[in-house]
Amino acid sequence: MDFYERAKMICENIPRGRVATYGQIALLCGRPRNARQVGYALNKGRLGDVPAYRVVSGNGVLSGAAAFETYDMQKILLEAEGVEVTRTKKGWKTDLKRFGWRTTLEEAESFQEMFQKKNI
DNA sequence: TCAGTGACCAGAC
DNA sequence: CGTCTGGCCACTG
Repeated sequence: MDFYERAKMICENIPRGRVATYGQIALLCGRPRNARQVGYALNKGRLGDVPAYRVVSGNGVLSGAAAFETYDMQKILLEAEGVEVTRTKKGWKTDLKRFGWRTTLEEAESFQEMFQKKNI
């Protein structure tokens, strides 16, 4: 099971109404330094059909907005789930304190187990 | 083989 | 809040 298949599973498990960060996904994959690869994968559609709009950068910015059909598509999809999105100089932004996906240690371990079972 | 390129990130101010 | 810096690493031509 490689990095991208792991990332795909993580993405599929981001709860509705919450957002995850690239670094967080990389961490849950067991590769804390591969945040850039998560962004790369989403941009290239390498993870298939996953809720990519629930993934934002470490500071809460919707850094992938430009990759959607329209620039405000990601914002609209998130707001439809109850996630508040504000406008800043950098672009759209969410408050991770309130809408970030908090992963517990148990959850993280459970992912590792799942990966273990499915393969490496 | 190798330099260029990102939907990145944490730390320092 | 904001900007800058150095580090990161798979992928690509």
